[in-house]
Amino acid sequence: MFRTHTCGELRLTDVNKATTLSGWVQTIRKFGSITFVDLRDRYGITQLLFSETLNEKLEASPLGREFVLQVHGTVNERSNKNNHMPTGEIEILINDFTVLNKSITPPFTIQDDTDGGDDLRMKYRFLDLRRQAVRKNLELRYAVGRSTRNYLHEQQFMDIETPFLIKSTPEGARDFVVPSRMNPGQFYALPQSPQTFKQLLMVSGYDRYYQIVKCFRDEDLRSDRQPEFTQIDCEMTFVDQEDILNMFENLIKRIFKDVKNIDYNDLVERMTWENAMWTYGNDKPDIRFGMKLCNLKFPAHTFPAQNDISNLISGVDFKVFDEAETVIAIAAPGCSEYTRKQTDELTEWLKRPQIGMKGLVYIKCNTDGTFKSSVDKFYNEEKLKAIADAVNAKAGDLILILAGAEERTRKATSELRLHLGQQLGLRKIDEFKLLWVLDFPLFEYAEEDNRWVARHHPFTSPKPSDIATMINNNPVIENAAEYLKHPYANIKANAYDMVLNGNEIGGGSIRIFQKELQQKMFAALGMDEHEQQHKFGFLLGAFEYGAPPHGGIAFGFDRLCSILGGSESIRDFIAFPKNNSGRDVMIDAPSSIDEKQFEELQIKLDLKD
RNA sequence: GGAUCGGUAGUUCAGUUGGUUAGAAUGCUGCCCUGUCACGGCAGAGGUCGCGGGUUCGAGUCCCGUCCGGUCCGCCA
Repeated sequence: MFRTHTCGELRLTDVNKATTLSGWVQTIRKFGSITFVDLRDRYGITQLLFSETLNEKLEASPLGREFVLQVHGTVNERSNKNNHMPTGEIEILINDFTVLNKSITPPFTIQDDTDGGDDLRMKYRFLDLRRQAVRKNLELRYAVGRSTRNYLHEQQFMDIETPFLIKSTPEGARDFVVPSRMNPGQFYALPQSPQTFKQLLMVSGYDRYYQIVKCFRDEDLRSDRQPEFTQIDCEMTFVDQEDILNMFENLIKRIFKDVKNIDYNDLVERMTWENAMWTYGNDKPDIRFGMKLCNLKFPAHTFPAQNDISNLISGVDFKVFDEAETVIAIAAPGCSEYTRKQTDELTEWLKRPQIGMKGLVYIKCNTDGTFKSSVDKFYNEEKLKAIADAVNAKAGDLILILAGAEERTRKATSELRLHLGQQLGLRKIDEFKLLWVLDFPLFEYAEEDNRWVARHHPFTSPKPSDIATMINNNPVIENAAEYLKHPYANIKANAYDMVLNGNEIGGGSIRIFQKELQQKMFAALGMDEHEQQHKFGFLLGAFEYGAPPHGGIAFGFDRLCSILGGSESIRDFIAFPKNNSGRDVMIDAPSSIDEKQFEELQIKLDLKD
C-alpha cells in the first residue's frame, strides 16, 4: 500500500496514529541533525520530521525538490504550530522512507507565487498543474460542470454526443479542416458548434438536449479565446423565448449557489439590444455601475424612437460637435478634481489607434456648483449646466464628451466608460450582475461582400412581426453607403445573450423550423438554391418531416469558469491551453507531418515564401 | 493582416550618454546549525546579453533585418 492517508487530511485528532504518506517534496529545511520536509499531494501539504536516527539514510539517498517520496511514521503534535496551514498542528515523525522517484531541479518554483513566467509555465504545464493556484481553478471548473449536469439532468435534459468530424460550412468563423484519407481531396471540418446536429435531435424528438462539448474555430486568438474551447450546448423543443430565459437563468443561479454559495435572488435584468447600445454603447454592458451614455447627438435612422436633444450643443458654432455624426457624454462620478495631466492621459488613451478618437471634451462640475470646461469659449455657464443636467451629472463629477462617426464614437465611449469604471474601482471582482440582452438585429452588414450576414447564425428566426419585411424585400443592397436605410437593417431576431459583468457568457435563439422560411433566410444571405442544397440539404430535408418549434442556447464554459474564478484569462481554467499563436508549446503542436502521411492523403504543400 | 511592448545567469529582473572584469534577488552545490515552515549563517559554481548583419577605436546599449513571446485592433455567425 502506497499510502494510508493523503497529505491534506491528518489533524490533531489523529495524533499517535501510524501513517504512510506518498507525495512530492515541496521544501526541505535542514537543522543540523533534524530535517523538516513538506510533502505535497493534490489534497494538501503535511510536514515530515526526520530525526537524527535517519541521517545516515538521508546521506545515502538525499532528497530534492519534487522527489516522489513514500514515508512511514507516526502523527505527532507539533511543538511549534503553524496556523497558516490546515495540517499545521501536526507533523509526521518518520520511521522510514523510500524515494519512489527522483526529480531534476524544476525550472520554476512550485508555489502559488511562482517565479516562472507564462511561457515557461506553459512549456512545463505538467509542473505548473502541481501548483495549488492552478489546481483550484481546475477544481472550480469541475464544480461548474457538475452543477450544470446536475441541474440539466433534473430538468430532463439528455446528454447526447454529436460528431467531431463534420462538413465545412464557410458561413461564420473559419473552420479547422481534416483531410480524409479514404476520400482523397475531401475534408472534414471540426464543428464550430453542434448547431445543426442539435436541431436535428429536436426533429427526432429528443426535446431537451445538452452537451458540454468542445468546439473549434480557426480564428486569431486573445487571452479569452482559444482555438478549441468548451460550450454548454443546449436545445429545447416546444418552447418560446420566455421558457428559455427562465430555464437558463436558473441554471446560472444554480451554478452560483453550488460553486460560489451565492444566492442570486435579484431579478435578472433584461434589456433590448437597441437600449443596450443607446445606454451603454455596447451589446454586453457591464451593469455593475452606472455612468450611462447621454446621446447629445445621433443619426436619426439608427435610433428612430429617441428624442433629439442636439439643441443643447448646437448654435454656438463649435465645429467639432456641429460636424460630428454622433456626440455622446458620460459623467465620471467624483472626478471633477482631475488635473490637466489626468485629462491629458485620458485624451491620449482615446487617441490610441485601437480607439481612434481625435480628442476629448470635458466639463468639470465643481463642488461649488460652477463649471469649468475645455470649451468655455463656446458654451456659457447656463449651457454647460443644461448639458450637465442632461448627462445627470452631479456637483463633483467630470463630464467627458466624445464626438465623431456613430459606430466609432459609441464604441469609444463604451470603452472609456469601462476604462473609468475599472480605474474608479466600480467593477468589483466579487459582485455578479446578470443581464439578458434581447431583440438583436437579425442581420449584419458585411462590407467586404456588400451583403447581409447572419448576426447570430442563419438558423435564427426573425421576430414574427418582421417576417413580412424579410420576405417582401429584396436583400440586395443597392447603395452600400446607406445600408443602414435598407429594410433588413431593422429586422430583429428572436435572439438573446446572457451577459455577466460585461462578458457575453451565453447566447442563443429561437430557431427557424419551417423549410420555406429557412430557404428565405439562406437566400437573404446570398445563397442560391443549389448552394443551399449542397450546404444544408440535410437540414432542409429534415424540416420536411415534421420539425417542431425549438430553440436553444450555448454558454462559453471556459469563460464562465474564469469569471467565477475572478480571472481575466480562460487559459488558467484549461488544463492544457494553447498560446496566442495557437501553439501548444509543451507538445510543440502544430508540427509538420511525415512525407508518407502526405502521400497517403494525396496532398502536396504549396507554401508561400 | 495591423499596432505596440518585451527577449540579459536555471528563474524573475536591473544595467545610466556607447567605454575597465555584465550585476541583484531567488534557485542550485558545499560546509555550519535540534523547532523550522519565505528558516538562518558562510563559501562557491552559474552568461553565445534571442539570432543575423551594420555603424563605431569600442555595442547588452545605436541602426536594419529576422525569430520567439505578451497585450490590443481587425477577425471570432
